[in-house]
Formats: sequence, structure tokens, C-alpha cells
Amino acid sequence: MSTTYQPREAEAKWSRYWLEQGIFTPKGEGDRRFCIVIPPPNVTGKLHIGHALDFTLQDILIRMKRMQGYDTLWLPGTDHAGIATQARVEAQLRQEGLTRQQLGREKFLERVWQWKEEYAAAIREQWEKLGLSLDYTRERFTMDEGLSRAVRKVFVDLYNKGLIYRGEYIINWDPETRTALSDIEVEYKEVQGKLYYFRYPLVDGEGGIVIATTRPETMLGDTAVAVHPDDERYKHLIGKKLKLPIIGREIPIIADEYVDPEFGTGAVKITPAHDPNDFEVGRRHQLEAILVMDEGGRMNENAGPYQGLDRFECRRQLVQDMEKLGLLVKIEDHVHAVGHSQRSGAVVEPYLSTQWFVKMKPLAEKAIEWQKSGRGVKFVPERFEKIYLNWIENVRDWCISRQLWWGHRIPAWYCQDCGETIVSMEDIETCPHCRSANVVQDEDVLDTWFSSALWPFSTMGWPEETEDMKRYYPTDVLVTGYDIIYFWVARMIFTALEFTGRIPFEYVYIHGLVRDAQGRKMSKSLGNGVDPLDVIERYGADALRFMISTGATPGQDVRFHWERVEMARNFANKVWNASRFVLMNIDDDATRPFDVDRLSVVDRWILHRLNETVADVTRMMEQFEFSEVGRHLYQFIWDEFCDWYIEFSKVALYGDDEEARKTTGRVLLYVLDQLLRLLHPMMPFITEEIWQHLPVHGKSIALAEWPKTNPVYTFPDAVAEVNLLMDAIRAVRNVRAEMNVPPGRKVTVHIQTDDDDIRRRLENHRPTLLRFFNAETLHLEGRGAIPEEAVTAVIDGAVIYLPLAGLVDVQQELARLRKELQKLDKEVERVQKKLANPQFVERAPEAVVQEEREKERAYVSQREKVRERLAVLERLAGQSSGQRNDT
RNA sequence: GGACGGUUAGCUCAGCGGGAGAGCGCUCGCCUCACACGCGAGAGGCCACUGGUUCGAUCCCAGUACCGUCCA
Repeated sequence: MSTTYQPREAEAKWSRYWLEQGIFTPKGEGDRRFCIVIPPPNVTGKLHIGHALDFTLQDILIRMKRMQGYDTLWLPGTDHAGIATQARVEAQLRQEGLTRQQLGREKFLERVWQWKEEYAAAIREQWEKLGLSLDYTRERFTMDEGLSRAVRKVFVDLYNKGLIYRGEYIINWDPETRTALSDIEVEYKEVQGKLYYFRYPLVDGEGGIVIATTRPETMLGDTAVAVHPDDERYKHLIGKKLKLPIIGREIPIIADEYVDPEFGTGAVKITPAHDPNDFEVGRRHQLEAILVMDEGGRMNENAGPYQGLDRFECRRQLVQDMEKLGLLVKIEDHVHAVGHSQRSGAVVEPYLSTQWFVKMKPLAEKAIEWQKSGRGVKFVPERFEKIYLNWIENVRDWCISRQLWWGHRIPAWYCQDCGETIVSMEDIETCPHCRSANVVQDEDVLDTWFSSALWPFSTMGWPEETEDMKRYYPTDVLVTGYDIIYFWVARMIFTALEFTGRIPFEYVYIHGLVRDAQGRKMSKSLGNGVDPLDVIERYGADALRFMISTGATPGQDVRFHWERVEMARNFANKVWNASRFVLMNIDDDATRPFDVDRLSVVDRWILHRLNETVADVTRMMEQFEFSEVGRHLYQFIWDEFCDWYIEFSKVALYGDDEEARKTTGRVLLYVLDQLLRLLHPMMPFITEEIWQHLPVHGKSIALAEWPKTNPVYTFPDAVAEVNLLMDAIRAVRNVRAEMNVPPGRKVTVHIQTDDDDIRRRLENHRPTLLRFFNAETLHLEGRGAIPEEAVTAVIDGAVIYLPLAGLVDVQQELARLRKELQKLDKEVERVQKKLANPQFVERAPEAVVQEEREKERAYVSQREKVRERLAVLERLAGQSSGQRNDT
């Protein structure tokens, strides 16, 4: 084994081995099963660091459960990601000077499938590099045949239940990708815009009405101007007609409660085809809806002289023209929220169009009822439940049709002869109503999230009653980021309830986003993204996994810092070297169980602490507190196992007592083995690599049993004794460092105590103390002769002196002790003040009061010892200065 | 406008009713027979602010300020 851990070969070796051995495919046996389905990454491109976080957390859970003996299934898959993938392939085509229209639907889809195969393969490779224990035999894709059947089934059933309908409404239109979007695919951003005041003249008589608008170009489609019915300024004008400038159309002045008299002039232009509120007003007043733009955001034939202009160019020109006509009253600066397409970034246009919708109310009500009656999904952290509920309680109908080619084609056919709409599981050739063969399928596809919403059960083979469906559904946990609670989590819940009658997962663990070192969101445009493969290449997958899973508390964002990856890499190396040490110091029979009666005090101490660590780590894992798990393991392995136990063990290992040597070897191996298991879910590769070097038998550490606490290893006395040892050692080290005693210089140490028990305990560890003190002589004695030229350290129950002829300056030593005295004075004062408070003694729990009393005792006694030593040194200093004065 | 999250060591973050923690950075000393990706010893904090509850508040409650996110 080399002196530093080399992740590259080890990782390649073990991911191959795991696959070959098929250990991630569940057996399908046993009472306890545990299942997670992966949030399917988009086949648009490579995985980013956020995926690495999401997948690592799932792998940690799955690996622990597998080791705990559960029959575990972690099901992988990818998402077709309609708009995003189509856009990527179209961009590729553009480079070749082609458009999808030129290629035609069929040829284009072939290209996208080609793309999909390529990227799905790349994703699979990245999963393996991350060390994920996915069951690749069950990999799914949202457009697989089976999953497509599920999509169709859900669509048909919802349609038959009246929960899917087609109609003409205002939807969010993305003129860039030329498709409809759902409400949540629109991101509102505050924009510094203008508020334009236009005068519309009355048809009959003088004057007119001044309206205010942020989108002047839509006036070309105005079919009314509305005022509030109670608005005294306009009451007399209601019912009169206005002449729409430029177009010349006569439009009525109507009264509607919707108008806010406080905003602008209190008079609002009404454009039913380009604004959701105006659409409603238009319905109430039977107004005509006139579209003035085409699908690409250019003005159409209804826009009169502006036909063919881009919507923003039209706005500029129209404002100029209105000014020339003397109808522009004023322009004000105005900050307002403008909707942008989540995918293309284009300004979204409210647009009247015929689309398919899911009627949300009945579905939402069911989901709310389940959640509120306590049968719902458990959110971790809990606060996200409120976010989910708030959304689903206010959800509006879901626009599910997309004007794309890549996706699940809507299973609706229109008879060109009788006008019938047929929604069907099977493809339709002839109209069942009029027998005409002149039927055409809807050109559009479904929102990607429509199929994602079925993911937890469509991947299991639903609607068939498969074995997987019976055994692994509902799943146990869903792990995902808070950014897709609405898009995905909520939709999975209500579809699962409707179609499977159960919640799709018991827990949903919500994590944050990975940001760059400055806290900015990682994005392509900023170029601040970090490629997980790059991190793996440089530091290893385990380092990446450890860093990322230990980075943040649940629900909180994580910043990516290379220094933190380095920290994780160093930790891996520490584990590596500790293991090397163990392997270098054990015999062949180290695997034999140790005899509890032969255990040394330090053995007992480490076993006791291991027990506590096992309990803590297991508990925290089950509570999804991954970063606490990481911190605990880091601390225990590095500080306690390496810095203390391994150092302690050297005394026995290099000593003469053969039995002690063997026992120590066995304990070292046992503790290391247990620690590797605890660490395995977070750092699968290095733990496997080391474990396979260990003289233990097993196919893989991934299948080794998860550590359990062992009540036999409960040794509170040993813990107290080792704490005493550590105190003494730290005190001496401290003195050596402060006095600049060269590391090579052997010292003599006097430990004085009245307490026979303490002296006896320390006597037991004489060889250890000599080694750690780097001393040649150790005197354990009662209170008595104190060497004069010595440095003093006080610990609880004993005083330690280091005679350091030539190194001790009495004045310096006095100053050091006075500082120490001050510190102790402060502590004593604090404790005594507390204990002097009768309310504290009465009301605080007995244990707390006892603890304070114990502290008081310890501090007072230590202070006493410091004072004594000070008195001696002060006398000495007085003498020497007196002598100087005499001469 | 509403909801939620954050404010703790120079930086990045844990902790969360009873003596302030980690990693990195910094200072000092060490290539000590597992590890310099290391070892040992340190320095460094009115735990944002104002009130309240409590024997006791960094932690709970109310409010304020600033930063951030989501929703309208």
C-alpha cells in the first residue's frame, strides 16, 4: 500500500467489480425492503454538481439500508426533458444549416433519439464514476414504451373523468421556443419599464379617455375600455364609444369591478386576447378577442400598419406614432414584474390559444385532504410542507399541451368529417362516431412534467400489476431540491393519490442548491459551474461525495469551495494511513475475537467511544442529518482513533507483552473494520479498497453488516481514566511548547497528588506517560519536595512539575502562573455566583446543580495549587532580587 | 404586499436552554519508526440589534435592521 491513497485505479476497479457482481440488484426477498427512485436527470447534457449532491445523498441512504439488511432497490432513469432537449438538438441542426421543419417530424425525432442515447450513456458513466449503487438492470426513460403506456392511461382516464379538457384560454406563450408554458414555467423578474398614458378620443363629441398601459403594442387588439362602476370621474361616459387610434375600431366604455380606480387614470384598455384579466372581463361583457401577434411574437394582420414588426419594435413605433397624433399624454417610469420563460429566457406573452388542461381542483383537494389528515408525505425539513400546501391550495389549472415534437404525443384524434374528438388508449384509424377515416392526431405533445409526475409508479411497471409494483411501491424516500417542489414533488403526490390510491413516497427529503464560492447560482451563462468529473479526476469521488454531503444542513444551500474538497481528500488519506498502520501491525490471527477480560483501559475506552459513535451515526442517518454524520465520523476517526488510540496502541504494540500486543492488534482491526463500515455510505470506494486488504471475509463491504452497539462495551471508568491521561499529557505538551523545550530533549516529570486512586491509575500507564511526555523519568509522588527550577501545570487532582534547569526564568514562570490563576479565578467566580443563587439551586435540575458543584470543587482545588506554587516562586524571586540588592 | 430562510472566529459553515465549535487561513515548534494530504502547541468571537419568558438565553417568544429565496 502506497503512502498516499490513489483514488483513480481504486475507483475504476471497484465500480467495475460492483457491477460484475450485481450486488446492487435487489434479491426481492425478505420482509424489510427499502426503495428509492432517482429523480431522473434530463438527457440534455452532462450531470452538474447539483446532481452529484442529490445522488450522493440517496446513495448514502441506500447503502446504509442495504448494510442493515434491507432488500434495497435504487431505480435509475432519465427524463426526456421536452423543451430543453428539443432546443439543444435544434441548435445542433442550426449549425448544420438545418431546421426541424426542413427535416420533418419523423427524421427530427430520430435525431433526438440519437442524442438521447448518447447522453444517457454519458450520464450512466457519470453515475458509475460517482460510485452510485443503482440497479442498472431496471433503468428507465420517461419515453420508454411502458412509461408511455402509463402516460396514455393517465391522460385517457383523466379525460374520461372530466379532469382533462381542451379549450381556448389565455396561456403563457414563449415566442422563442414557440410553445405554451404552464404557470410555473414562467419566472417573474422586476423590470424598470414605462407606463404610457394614451388618449382615446370619443366617437361622438369632444374629448376622450386617458388610459395607462405598460404594453402599448397590445392596444391594437383592444376591444373596450373599462372603468370602475363607482368611479365618479367616468360614470357619465359608461356606454359611450371610443375610437381606437390608428386602427379606427369603435370600442365601448364598459364598467367592471375588476378595475382599480387608484392605478393610472382609473381607466383600463381591455385586450381579451393578450391579458388574462382582460380575457375574463371580455367574457363577462361578450367582447371580441383579437390576436395581434403570431406565434413568434411578431405583429400579425390584425395589427394594421405594424404587421410584420417584432412586438418590441412595434411598441417603439406605435408610441412615436401616438405622439405624432397628439394622443400621447405622458410617459412615467414604472417598475413591474415581467414574466420570462424559464427555458428560453424570452419575455412570455399572454396569448389566447386552444390548449389542453388538467382541471386541478378535485386533484388538489384530495391531496390537501390526505396531507391535513396526517396521511400525507412527511417533509424533511418540515417547513417545506407549508410551501407545498400553500401551492396546492392555490393551484390553477395546468396547461399540459406543448407545441413541440419531442415528447408524448397527445392521444387525441379529431375527425375531420364529423368534428368528433376521440381520446383513446389505442391509436385511432377511423372515427368511431361517423366511421370516417379522415382522422388526425393532435400535433402537440405533453408537458414533460406530466410524465415525470408518474415516475414513482410508471417505473415500476404501472398500470400493470407487476411484482416490482407490489413489492417496492410506494417508495420510501424521495430526495430532491427545493427548486422542483411545485414542478415535480407536488405533481407526483396528486397523481399517485389519484391513480394508485397511495402517497408515492413516505418521506421527501429536500436539500438546497449547490452554489459557487461567492454564493451565486451555478449557470452556463456565468460559466461558474463545476464539473463533478473534474473534481473526481483531481481529488477522487469519495472526496467529492464527502465534501458535498457534509456541506450543509437540510434544506440549506451549499457553497462549493475547492478547499473543502481538499479537506475531504485529506480525510480520505488519513483513513488510508490509519489503515496502513493497522495492517502493518497485526498478525494473521488478528481476526480472532479478543478476550474482553484482557482489554486494556485504552482498549475499553475506544470501544466505549465506538459504541457511542455507532449509536450517534445510525440515529443521525435515519434522521437524514448527513452533514452531522460526516462531522462525527471525521472527528472520531481523526481525533480519537488516530491521534489518541493509535498513538496509545504503539505502547502495547512495541512492548514486550505478547498477549497485550495481540489484543491490541485485534481491537485495532475490529475498530477499523467498524469505522470503515460506518464510513462506507459516504466514501464507498476507499472503504472498499481498504476493506478488501483487511483479513476479513466478504464479497464487498457494501454487503457487510451495518455496525450495531454492543452493550458489553460499556466502560465509563475507562473513559474517566483516559480523560485523566489525556489531561496530563496535554498539560505536559503545553508546558513543553510554551517553554520551547526542544522536541529531542528528554525531560523528567514529577506528578504529585494526595489522591491515591489517581496515583494508582497514572501508575498503570507509566509507559504510556513516558512515551507521550517524551520523558526519561517519571516520579509519581505525594505532595512534597518541589523542585525549584521547574515549570508547573495543574490538572484536576494533581500537580505536574517539569524541572527544566537552564530553561526557566522565574519571572516568566510567575507571569504564566498568574495568568493561569486569573483564568481559574474567573471560573470559580462564575460557578460560585451561580451556586449562590438560591433560585438556581432550587429550580435547576439536580444533575445540573451537581455538575456545577463538581466544577466548583475542581476549580477551587486547582486554584489552590496554583496559589501554593506562586507563593513558593514569589519567595524565591524575592530572595534572588534581595541578593542582587545586597551586592 | 405575503410566506420562509439567513445574520456565530479573517473566510466558509455547524451547534441551539446550563462552561462558544469545525475546516481553511494565521502564529510558534517539529521530516517523532501510518500519514508533511502530516504531528504538537497557540492566537482569534458583546453568537446582528431591542425587548420579553426563564433560576439561567447564542439557542425559546415578540419586534427591528440587513441579506437571500419563493409566492402574489
